[in-house]
Amino acid sequence: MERNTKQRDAIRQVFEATPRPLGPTEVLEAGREHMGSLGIATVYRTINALVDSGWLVPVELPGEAPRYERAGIAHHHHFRCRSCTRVFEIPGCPGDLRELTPAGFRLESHDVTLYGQCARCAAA
Amino acid sequence: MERNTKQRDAIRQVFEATPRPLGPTEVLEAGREHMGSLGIATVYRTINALVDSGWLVPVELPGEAPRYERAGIAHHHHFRCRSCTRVFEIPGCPGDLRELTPAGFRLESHDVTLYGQCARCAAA
DNA sequence: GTAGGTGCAAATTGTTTGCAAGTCG
DNA sequence: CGACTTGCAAACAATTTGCACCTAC
Repeated sequence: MERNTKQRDAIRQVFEATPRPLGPTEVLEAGREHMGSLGIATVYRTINALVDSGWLVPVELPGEAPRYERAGIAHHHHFRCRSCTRVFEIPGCPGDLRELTPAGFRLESHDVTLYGQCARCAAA
Repeated sequence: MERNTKQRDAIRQVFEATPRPLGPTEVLEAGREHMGSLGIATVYRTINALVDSGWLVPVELPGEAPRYERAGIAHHHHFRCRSCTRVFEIPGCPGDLRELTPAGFRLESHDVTLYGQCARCAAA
């Protein structure tokens, strides 16, 4: 990530303009609106570099392809609506998960994903 | 799943003998100890058939290929070792995750995944 | 000018499918 | 026997990498 190219500008713009996590293909399509020619390999390489540099963080949900969003959000988890498939961020965290850890195991981090109906789908 | 072949017996034996979720490659390697020749395509076909029949359930961890375990075990979660990449079952559950659920949302189920070092890798 | 970056295509990895040969019932 | 299964290899899909050309600095 030493040079500032128009491809990278376009990719960063896409993430700055979109309020939800994006997958590589979505970035490719949105990026091509900013600049005509953009290769999928460049998107993958740039995303990986932006993750390494800490500008992006991966958002991985069970059974789904990874998506990426801008870094800087506080520790949080996700709620996935089974009806509309949208994913929401939830601020809380169960916290004391050490008690679940088997003896001799060392706990480093955790993921929590809730499933159900979002407010809009539950009301409908 | 109409016939009872030795390949299928071997694959079922692997799941019955192993107390943690297994991926297709792990099943292939363990199955070859029960019977010499076993093809990866057969493993995939048999796993998919066993899932359809309800004998196996998929265990999907964020950002990873699916693993499978026998259906019918009690509610539990998973611990993934960052060193050896094996996944273990952990009996506990944080319990009242309703407090994390945003207002108006209806919580139906949840996944919890812990990450760290398993006992063997932590000791090494 | 030159090292880093891009884009294409080939290579990798993981999973599914077509088909001839093998096997269960 | 005859249909279901297997195993190989080819087909796919997603992602990474090799390499010649290009471009920011």
